[in-house]
Amino acid sequence: MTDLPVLRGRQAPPWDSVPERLRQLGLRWTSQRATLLTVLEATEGHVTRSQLVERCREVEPATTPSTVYRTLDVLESIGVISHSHGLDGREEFHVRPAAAHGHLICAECGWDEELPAADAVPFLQALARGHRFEAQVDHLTVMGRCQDCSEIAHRTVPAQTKAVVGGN
Amino acid sequence: MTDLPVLRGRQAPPWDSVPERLRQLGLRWTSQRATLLTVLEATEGHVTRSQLVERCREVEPATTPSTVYRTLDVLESIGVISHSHGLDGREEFHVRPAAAHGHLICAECGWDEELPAADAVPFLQALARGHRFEAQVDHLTVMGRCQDCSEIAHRTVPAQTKAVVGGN
DNA sequence: CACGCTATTGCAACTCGTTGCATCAAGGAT
DNA sequence: ATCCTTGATGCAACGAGTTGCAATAGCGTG
Repeated sequence: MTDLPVLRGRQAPPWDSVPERLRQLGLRWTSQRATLLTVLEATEGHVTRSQLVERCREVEPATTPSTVYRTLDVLESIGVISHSHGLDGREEFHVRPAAAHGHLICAECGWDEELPAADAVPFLQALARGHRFEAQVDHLTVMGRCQDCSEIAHRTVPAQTKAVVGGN
Repeated sequence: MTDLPVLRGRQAPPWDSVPERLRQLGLRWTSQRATLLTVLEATEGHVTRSQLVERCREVEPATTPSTVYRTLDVLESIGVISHSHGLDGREEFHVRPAAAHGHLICAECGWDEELPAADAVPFLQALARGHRFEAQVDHLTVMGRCQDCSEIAHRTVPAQTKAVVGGN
């Protein structure tokens, strides 16, 4: 499982090399970026952009949203972080390196379960062969219904009616 | 391929039965909803909420965004339309019945290819067995890189650098 | 160490989508 | 045909995220 195209682009990104890597690319290391890096280092799991803005403000109240957003893009492009999409489609960032994984999200209760890369690789490889499409495990989000919500749905009224009553 | 859990909830939704179906559920049929239905009937492929608001305004200039948004939720809950997520995570609706399908989206050029349900079913069934997670083909969006972008990337500079230069 | 190029920042304006609430009206009951 | 319940509407305020632009400040160069 070492050099699958499915895992393309992954690399070990030591935190402390970020300033140098930016400079090597002609980019710059600023105090605002240092703040964000500090916040990211302390982050577990997944966070949205706005959550990161909040946390940056705790460290540096003068933090501006647009700066954070733009820096996130830069950090993602150099592989320090990556994002997937949550239930509402909103971007959720996680810090690398973490084990490559996708997400199973319950469309009803929002439960987010990590999907080990191994469980998705056969499918993604099939896509590579059949559709010549190089998919990224990290970016894979599958919407559906978790076990609990399934049981509830099967036990009570048909899903259609339930969805209407509860969904609006 | 008739009664897979993966295809759960699908049904043939005749356009003209929508008013009755709403009423049966204790919901109401209004002129605003009729406008939206008209627009949807004329829609091919995928549309975002805001695009639908625009088109409704062409028919009925007094159309209000929030009404359209809320009606879309209702129509989705009764199975008339369904949505997946585009490149930016934004919801994209499509009209049912259409062949159940997922989406392959190129994260670089935005190309959106339909993924036939058959290609995803083995994977989704594996999720049902291994994770007790009932996934929906219609809601499956796989991010990755299309053939063209792959070739370009392999032919030129490493993706990392390219992403930085072009990405901001 | 001062200079200059240009990446980055901060601001303001904007788009998209969501939500709370007072008001309106669909449609079943009488 | 009228009444009444309550679902639907429209508005206004809000939150998240994006973008253009003038001002600022990294950092490589001389």
